[in-house]
Amino acid sequence: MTSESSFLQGARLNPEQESAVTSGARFLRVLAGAGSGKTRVLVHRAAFLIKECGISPYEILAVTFTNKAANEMRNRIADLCDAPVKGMWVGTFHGLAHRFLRIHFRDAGLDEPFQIMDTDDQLRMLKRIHKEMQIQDADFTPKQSMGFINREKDEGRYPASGTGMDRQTRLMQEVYQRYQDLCDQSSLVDFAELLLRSLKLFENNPAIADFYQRKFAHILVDEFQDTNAIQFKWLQALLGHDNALTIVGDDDQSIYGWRGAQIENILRFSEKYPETETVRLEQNYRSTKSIIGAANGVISCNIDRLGKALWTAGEQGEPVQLYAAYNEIDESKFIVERIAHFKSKGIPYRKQAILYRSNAQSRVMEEALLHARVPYRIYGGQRFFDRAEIKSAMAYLRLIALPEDDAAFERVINFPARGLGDRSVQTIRDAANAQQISMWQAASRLIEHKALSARAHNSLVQFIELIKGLQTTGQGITLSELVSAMLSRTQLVQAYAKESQEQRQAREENLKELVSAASSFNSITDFEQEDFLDPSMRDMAEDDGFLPIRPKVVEPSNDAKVPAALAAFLDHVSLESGEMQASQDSDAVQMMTIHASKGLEFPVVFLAGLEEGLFPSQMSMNETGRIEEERRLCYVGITRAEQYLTISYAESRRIYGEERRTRISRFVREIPSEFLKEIRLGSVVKPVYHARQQESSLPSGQPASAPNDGSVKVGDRVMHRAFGEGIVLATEGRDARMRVQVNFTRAGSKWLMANVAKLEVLS
DNA sequence: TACACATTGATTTTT
DNA sequence: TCAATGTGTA
Repeated sequence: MTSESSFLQGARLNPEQESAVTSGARFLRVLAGAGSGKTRVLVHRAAFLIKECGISPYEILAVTFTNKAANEMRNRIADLCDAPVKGMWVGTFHGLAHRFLRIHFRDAGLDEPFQIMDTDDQLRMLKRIHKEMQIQDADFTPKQSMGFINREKDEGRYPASGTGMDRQTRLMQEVYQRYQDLCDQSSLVDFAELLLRSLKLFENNPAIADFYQRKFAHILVDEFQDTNAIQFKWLQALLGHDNALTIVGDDDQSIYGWRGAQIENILRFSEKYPETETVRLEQNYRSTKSIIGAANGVISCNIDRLGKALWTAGEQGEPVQLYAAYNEIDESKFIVERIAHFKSKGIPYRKQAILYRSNAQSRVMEEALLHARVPYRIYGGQRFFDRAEIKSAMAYLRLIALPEDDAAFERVINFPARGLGDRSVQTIRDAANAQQISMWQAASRLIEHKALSARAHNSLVQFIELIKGLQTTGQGITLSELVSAMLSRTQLVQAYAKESQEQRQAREENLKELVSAASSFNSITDFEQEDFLDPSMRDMAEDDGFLPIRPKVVEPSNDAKVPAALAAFLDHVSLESGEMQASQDSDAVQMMTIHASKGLEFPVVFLAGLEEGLFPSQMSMNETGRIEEERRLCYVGITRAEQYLTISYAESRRIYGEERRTRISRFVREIPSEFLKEIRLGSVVKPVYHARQQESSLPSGQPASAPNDGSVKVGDRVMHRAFGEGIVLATEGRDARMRVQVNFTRAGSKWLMANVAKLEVLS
């Protein structure tokens, strides 16, 4: 712990960072404000333990939420101390839980190979169960069942039968039970189950728990404010008598409460572990004083927080700009104009981000960007592995690896259509249910007994042969060859023949992308390989005997043979389905929800739609405590900005097809006025804006015709803030939908929305 | 199986 | 409003 050590001198940490990095406390809580160097501290602490305290890289367990964060941490630790990258215990909660389950599958009560089930499979299965149990949607929907089950699992509970529940809860428990039985039967494990099952593994096998408690001298957890009940329990299960736990997080950035995250985990950490040492990182290295001032102003309105005062040694910077748009279209146009302005000042598009509360807001923005020919990229839309064609392809691969996978079976038995409609599928399903076997087995038996119509029989035989054939071919070829073979034999591409050219092309490209993903997939991530890099794991296998892994040598090469590589690939895909997007480094404006922006930073940020009911969202205004989470979300949004922050709201917004008057978000009012500056475009006065603002204090109801609409008529000489002077050629529609055609002296003839263009009549 | 029509539901989504 | 589902009919 000497500050003279060369390691620390090279690191250039501030005093708080350094005390966090070198702390000897067994329980360390680092409260790291936005942009305060949180990851840096975590990585340096790991490196410090390895280089200065003689801890082996294999004795550290580092846990994150996203694969991105895990990879970054892994690489940075390895960089800092020449530790091996592979085999280190750095990963996501789910990824690490999965690793435990693969190693100890037998003690966890699982068959090898088990398969990870995604949300889609989960919902499909529940729909089936609902039908089977004849549950009406009026009672509760499959989606609600899914929510219930996942919530229960996140709290660490398996299905319970019993007294003291109302009728509906009891029924949901029955659904849960049936669901769990089906999963167990077909060796399927959902996301929540990964954690729950590995927790049970530790609880039921003290020797295994004890081994890991001794093995992991230090447990490091990132983004601790986002942990839920089971994740905390899981960490506690790994905590023995003397291993240490470091948690890093920011209670002010807890924005996943609705997903079960318990902010109490970080707030009450020191009550749970009284020896806890708490270090606050309050110096921000990202933003200007104005932005930090605005952020502090907002977050200080929250009661339930540990309290931090973020500060920066940086420049004052521009005040936060506020724009009151007439409606959402005006808002989007304004933002696009500002983007062009920053671009002309030398800030490339890719360094500018538009953040919003809900995805629905992106559409209007997109239109405006498209119109102005500004390139953009939307994050967090549909993920690569969530696309229909990829899902189908994956289902085929899953069937090849594990024909018992009913979810996969159902997904592709009649896709591409091969004449096995609902009736045939139902027959197979019934047979499977009746005999408690998988649909694959049921199908084989139905064929044996010739229990189907001749046509269905033939189709089914063909389908089974198709899968079997691929299984056989798969033995001798590489993974990517298998994927190619699967695609050509299943005719997946052709199945989309009647879609539009564009659609078809996109799907085909995605499928090609899948092939290349398969070829670049390196099976060295194979767990058997990885775990045997770790000497203590090797010892465990030899000495203790309860470890059922075989030190099988897997060639670390790209063309490892199927099926080992296929199994690893399937796991990889279900756990790391994240960033696999095409066009990356083109210069495009970044668009995403505020949630998706957490952890990122941009020189220029636009926060759009700061309106009551939208942000904070209506839904969060009823329940207590939810508003505070919205405020934290706002804090996250503000603190994404490095140099320029522009906030906007629309006074009128179309929501679900209805034009609604809105009020400015309370969060804007929470920004100290010294850091805020309201702006208007150009010199054109906006009479409409003022009239409307007066109106908005009245009970909303009659959307009286827009003052401007009636005043423009054919032949009028008008002025437009961007196009200049022109003559009205024609009008179309009325009131809010009125469109005007104007022949501008400079810009030529254009159609404009009357209420957006805000034309000033000159003559 | 395929298409037309009705119904529903609509924050956020690390794995 | 509008997209994604579900239902009904040829």
